[in-house]
Amino acid sequence: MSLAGLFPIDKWNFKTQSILNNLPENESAGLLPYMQEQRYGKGEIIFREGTRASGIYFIKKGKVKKYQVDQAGKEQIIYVANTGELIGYHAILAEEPYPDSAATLEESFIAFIPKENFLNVLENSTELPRRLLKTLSHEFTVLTNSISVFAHRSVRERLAISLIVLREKFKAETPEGKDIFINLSRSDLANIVGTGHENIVRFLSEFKAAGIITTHGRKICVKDIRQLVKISGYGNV
Amino acid sequence: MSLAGLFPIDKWNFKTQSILNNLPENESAGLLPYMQEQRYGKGEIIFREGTRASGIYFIKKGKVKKYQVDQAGKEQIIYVANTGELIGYHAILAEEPYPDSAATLEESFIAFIPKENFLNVLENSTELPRRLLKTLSHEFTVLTNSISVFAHRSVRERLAISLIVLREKFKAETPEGKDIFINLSRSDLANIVGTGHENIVRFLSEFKAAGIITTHGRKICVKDIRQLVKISGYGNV
DNA sequence: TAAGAATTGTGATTTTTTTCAATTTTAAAA
DNA sequence: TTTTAAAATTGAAAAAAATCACAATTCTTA
Repeated sequence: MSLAGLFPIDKWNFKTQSILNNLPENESAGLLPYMQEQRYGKGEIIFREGTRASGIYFIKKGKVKKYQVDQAGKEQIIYVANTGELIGYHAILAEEPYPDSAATLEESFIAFIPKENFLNVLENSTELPRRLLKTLSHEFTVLTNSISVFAHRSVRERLAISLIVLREKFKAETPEGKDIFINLSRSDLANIVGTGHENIVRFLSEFKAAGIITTHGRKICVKDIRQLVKISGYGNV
Repeated sequence: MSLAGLFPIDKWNFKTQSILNNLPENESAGLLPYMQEQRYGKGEIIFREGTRASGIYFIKKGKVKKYQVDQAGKEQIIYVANTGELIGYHAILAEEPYPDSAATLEESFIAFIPKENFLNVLENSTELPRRLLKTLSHEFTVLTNSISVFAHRSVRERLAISLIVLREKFKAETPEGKDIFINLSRSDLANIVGTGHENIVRFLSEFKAAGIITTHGRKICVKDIRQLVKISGYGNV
């Protein structure tokens, strides 16, 4: 079933189109030869908040958490980037250190593009800045939306929202017709929702008891998405 | 005294440089003649979330809250824009409806630039897209930072942070050496911090009793900013 | 000026969330 | 497979925050 009209999934995803795909040939020619693909094991750090940015990263396959760690050592996941998304460009465009850290949530294949090549193409491109402006502006919508949710919604609601959003992300790699499994540690889930892992477990138990989800080990399968939408607070508007 | 080294004030402000100031003459020539300045009374709405964007707004003088209202009717202020800042460009660049609403917090003078003129200059400019990319990327830092804070910090900490940030915003219009007064309704303050006005009042009383602030009617004067920084959680790292 | 409305402030109660302490289960390594 | 470590789960207590009810003050405006 589609979420269209039920849940504003677009307000939770950065990606509208792929930034690098189908660039005019003369522009992609400045990038493709310099892309160095690399395999990252699960949980590997790609870059660290506060460090100098040396390039951007294109996720060819995999999932990456973008997160900040506060002074108390608590991790907050800002966004989960999926296959096809570009990361690391904020630091370079803002001429600032990385505003957040990035680490893989599963085995991933990621291509690195050195800063110089990226900036060089950006200088001489008309399409790339346009796409970046569009993407960055849409990201504003997403982050703004997140702030409202963190400021006002309960943990239970936020978990429901997160499950809906994550389901979409894990949907991409699931064969048509098969069950979609959200495969994340409880801690990662807690750091997305912004609470402790104990609370996550509690509400997952509740959802399980209500028949909304099933769990298979750590993997979560959403069985009644309408119910989740309802809990999320978006359903009954 | 300076906040440098004590508190990351840059992580709370969008503005790094003015986007429109000192543009090359041939570029500003496409904007300035079309700018229509208008006076807004306190509390007037400039644009509404979800509506079609017809242009951008330049705050010549005044303060504007950017906010979202959730399905329960609760308002969350995402950002307070000050004199010299540009608003409304996200919607146009993302080709989406306004992601948030904007309303004045005090009497303001704001110039409107029609979408067509803005896009026209953007097409033919090299400097404007560069500045917008930089500003938007920096905004990512700011919003990302806000998310972490909303997700993990207590109301008391968030109020302390907000007072430090707001003090900087009200500083701009305060003559050198004079006391800086934060002049906001308790509700607006509550909607910045993300709580009810009762909680704001309670913590303000506490801060007052501790000699950290004084109040003069609704106006708040910060007397001991070091103490505020300490409460904010940034001081003792 | 007085009436009414809006804002500010206080107290008490309820709900939510966090934290602490264990136990069970699962995953990883020898 | 056994051992060990890590992750998931449950329960109870403490702390934080939201909510409700209402009083006091300030602001509007008739």
